[in-house]
Amino acid sequence: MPELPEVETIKNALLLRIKGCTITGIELIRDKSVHKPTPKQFCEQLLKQRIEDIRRRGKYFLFDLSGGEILGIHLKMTGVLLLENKIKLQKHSIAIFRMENRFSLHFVDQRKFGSLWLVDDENEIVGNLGPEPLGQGFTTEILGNTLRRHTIPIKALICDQNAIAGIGNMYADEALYEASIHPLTPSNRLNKNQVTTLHKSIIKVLEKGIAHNGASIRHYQLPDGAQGMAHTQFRVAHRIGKNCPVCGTPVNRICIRGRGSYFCPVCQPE
DNA sequence: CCCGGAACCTGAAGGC
DNA sequence: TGCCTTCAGGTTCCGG
Repeated sequence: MPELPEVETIKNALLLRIKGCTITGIELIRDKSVHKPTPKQFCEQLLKQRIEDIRRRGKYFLFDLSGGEILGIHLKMTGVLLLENKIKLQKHSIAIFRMENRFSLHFVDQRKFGSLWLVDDENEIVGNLGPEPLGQGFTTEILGNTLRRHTIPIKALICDQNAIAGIGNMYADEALYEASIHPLTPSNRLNKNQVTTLHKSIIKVLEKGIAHNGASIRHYQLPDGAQGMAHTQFRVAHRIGKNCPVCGTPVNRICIRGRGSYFCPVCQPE
């Protein structure tokens, strides 16, 4: 379940190893994972292109290619990007991109939800995403304006990629805990102080996640196979029954829009 | 507008 | 041991 901090961490690791490299070979193992264009065109058009830059937008990777096109990758829940010296096909390999240097970029995805695109205009992939929470465009005012327009639970709203890009289940729970806001609170019922606090909390938990190289709750790993450490810093996410670090109350879990939501019933009152 | 559920998938975990 | 069910949760789509 890679979210913004995990994608950012992976992106930075990839930049160090394969920025400026030319793609010398592509093995597409699972055609269905390519959303655009056709699998054949995808492989043909990718070949011999140089990776000029790798960017992150929300939870998407955007590879800027020398031909002007953009390779998009989304890991969904179980996708992994590995940099390997030796190509070894795995049970859930999706694609392998061979680089001119000693590395190959190996896309593995146990549940096969992950996606690939090759497009001329990145808006075909990320055009509807909301602002980057760690960018200039994410202000308290913008957040407040978004919240005011909706009555849905705040937890659901901050997980909505079209409202804010990059936040998923884990960091949403952490941000709401940090801001002492109950996850079921209707978005338009947050007062001004709460909006200000939530804005700060979102930035804080995401930056903390990046500082600890992302959270390896389940499948997440860095391109060299290493684990992230951000989950060791979690205060409520995936900590059901454990004590709230502030008041000691056992962490509760409820289902909101089909997702497990962890919170402290005392520190985050309804 | 808001919600629930299905679909896309697999493996881990729990019940019996 | 083993079969069955449930759950995990990013995104999109569809129906009420």
